[in-house]
Amino acid sequence: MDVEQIIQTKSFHSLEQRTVIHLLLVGNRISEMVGQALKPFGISMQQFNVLRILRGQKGEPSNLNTLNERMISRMSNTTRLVDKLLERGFVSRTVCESNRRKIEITLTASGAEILSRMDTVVREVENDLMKNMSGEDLKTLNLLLNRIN
Amino acid sequence: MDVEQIIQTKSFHSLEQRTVIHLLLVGNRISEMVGQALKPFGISMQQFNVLRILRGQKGEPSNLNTLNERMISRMSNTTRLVDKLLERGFVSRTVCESNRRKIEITLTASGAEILSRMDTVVREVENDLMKNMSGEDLKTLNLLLNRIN
DNA sequence: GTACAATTATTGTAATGACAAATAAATTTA
DNA sequence: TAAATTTATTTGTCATTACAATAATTGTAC
Repeated sequence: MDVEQIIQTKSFHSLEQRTVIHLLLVGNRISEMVGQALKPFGISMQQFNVLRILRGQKGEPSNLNTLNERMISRMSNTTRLVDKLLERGFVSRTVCESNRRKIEITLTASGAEILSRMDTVVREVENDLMKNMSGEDLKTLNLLLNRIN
Repeated sequence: MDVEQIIQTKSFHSLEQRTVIHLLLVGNRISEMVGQALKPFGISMQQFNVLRILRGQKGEPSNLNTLNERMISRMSNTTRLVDKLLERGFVSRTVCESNRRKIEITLTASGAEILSRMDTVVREVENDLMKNMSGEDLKTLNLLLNRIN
């Protein structure tokens, strides 16, 4: 692997430091792979993420705040990110009746459709990235990741 | 933890998918923490990274290509990133004698100085992030990360 | 040596992200 | 109930990143 080589060229102060850098490199690697897979769709990873969150709502709308929390990204950008999805008709946006400060975002049929096509390719990437890991490995990895503050 | 909550609100298609998203969230979390720690120095994480790579060279210069490979970032940005470091006097830049296409970048004394001050705060962040992990946990985590393609 | 390809770095431009300030609606409080 | 505070979103601005095109140098084939 790419990351493995890079990690070997570095000298680390501690195992903690090595781990932190390793995690960052792996994160970058995943972003790169998934990003590439999404490119033919003209959708960024964050946009894809938002569409997936909306699908998870099963028809219920999300407001921007909720999207933002789940994305770990900045509100300011969430507005504009959703603008892009809106332009392409993948989501709809309405002012909340009961609280007009809130904006409700819902996945459209067209959004669901492109999302399901993207899912196929992204799953391939996910499986490919993890193809050397057993189910047990994956469970252990998730448990360990849970312990990070 | 932040990430733990987010991960719980999501429904996953597979353990592979869960792991990929978990890794991305953890990567973001780390970036955020380290980024915050570096903010008082007015240095971005990538800039910090480059300075660290240069220090690893022990006085030997690196060309942009090498920096680029170790950072997993785009060449175009490496040029401009180094420009910023140059402006602030943290690195020097000379054309390679033997191959004038190459640009050699070296850490200056001033760069080494700010780097050592940043190291202190970044190490604190690293240790804090990993404080619930035993040495054994960290080793296991690194081994598992090595298995990702 | 000249033509052509490959390597290394830079530049232009558009998209994305970070951060702070501004707006607008709702809620609390005095 | 007017004023202050909080909540939810938007906007402006600047830094960073991505992508494509270009320039300069070197290597190679003829």
